Amino acid sequence: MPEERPLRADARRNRARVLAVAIDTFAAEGMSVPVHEIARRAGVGTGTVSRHFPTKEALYEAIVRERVGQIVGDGRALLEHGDPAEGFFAFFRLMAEQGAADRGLAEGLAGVGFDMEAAAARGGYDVTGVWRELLARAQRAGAVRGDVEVADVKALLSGCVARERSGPEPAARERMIAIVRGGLRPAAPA
Amino acid sequence: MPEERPLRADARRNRARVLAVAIDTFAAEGMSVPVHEIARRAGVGTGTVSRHFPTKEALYEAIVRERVGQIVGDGRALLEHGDPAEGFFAFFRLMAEQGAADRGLAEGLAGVGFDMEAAAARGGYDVTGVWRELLARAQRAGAVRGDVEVADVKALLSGCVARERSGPEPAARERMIAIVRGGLRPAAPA
DNA sequence: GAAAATACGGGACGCCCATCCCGCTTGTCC
DNA sequence: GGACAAGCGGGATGGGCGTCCCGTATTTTC
Repeated sequence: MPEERPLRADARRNRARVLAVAIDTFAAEGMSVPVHEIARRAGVGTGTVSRHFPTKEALYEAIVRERVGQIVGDGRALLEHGDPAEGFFAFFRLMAEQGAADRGLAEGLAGVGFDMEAAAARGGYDVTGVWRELLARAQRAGAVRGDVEVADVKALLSGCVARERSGPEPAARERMIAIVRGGLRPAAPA
Repeated sequence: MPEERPLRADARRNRARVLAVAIDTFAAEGMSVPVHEIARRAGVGTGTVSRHFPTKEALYEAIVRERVGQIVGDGRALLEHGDPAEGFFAFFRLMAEQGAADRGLAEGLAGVGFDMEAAAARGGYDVTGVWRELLARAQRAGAVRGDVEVADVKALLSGCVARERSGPEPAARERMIAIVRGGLRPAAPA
């Protein structure tokens, strides 16, 4: 393992600025913003961006680490929630909120552009794993239909996020979550 | 209105061939397939494609007319279905099936790439209108929550379609539809 | 069957974008 | 404060794609 020398002070500053600008920009306008534009807004040359992040995907991955790491942490914490159903749906709501506020994340959730899941995995964050545990726990508690799979939950989530593509609508979000919640409830025995 | 002379026989053949190839290709591989590739597979030059369809969007629009026109027709027919709820959910299932079988359509439903809705409208097909009537009818019959909007239904549909992004899974599709159906049911009075 | 109209093929063009490179500047260390 | 490494800017490069053009081929018309 090659030991890394510390970055020069200006390099560290620039790297941080680029990352911050990229987070804001991708959140506001999605992943299709050109790298040149990120550089321009950060007030650096394109070379500076690509030295710190050799490819656009590397930049995306750095963001995912920063952004999804937090979310996954929150999800793990919700595994300790007293009520398994509340924990599960709190995570669902959390993701829906984040997706509504962050267009880049919404695209990742919808599977457009880069593969968020894979980038998160490379960063050591297992989003699917959190979902699996949260879901299994809610199912064990009888709060969610037993035949539901993680992929189903993700698809429903992407539907909720899609609802707010053209702008945040908290009321619609709550309605969507309520619909999903109702649909996921185990069928009442006849 | 400039009166149109009939196309030359070979031109008519080529146009039809391009359209057929485009339908198949976009269905199998999505809208990001280059126009050159469509031309190659149809065995014509790129010029031939762009003469019949001046832009890629025009090609897309011609497909939408062919494809969505049929769907909208089916939807209108379902407005006559004896059971409003059955009509509504039959249309939902129909769209989900089509989306699972046609990647281009799935992208249109998800709002990726071209604007299907707008292309359909230019062609005289009002997809949203059909949804609105089907939904209103189901709501009047008390089969669907009264607070649900057409945009909600479309988002839920895009979620169902997203579930099968990586390949058709009829069982998952039925489960997704069941979840949506359950979630859309009016809350039972306490 | 010849002239005129129409359509064809596919290369050329222009645009956009990610990535790479190199002459110059700035920070670091002695 | 001077020398050297590290970093910077932004133009150059390369590839992909949609669209346009024009010399050639085919069909239509008389």
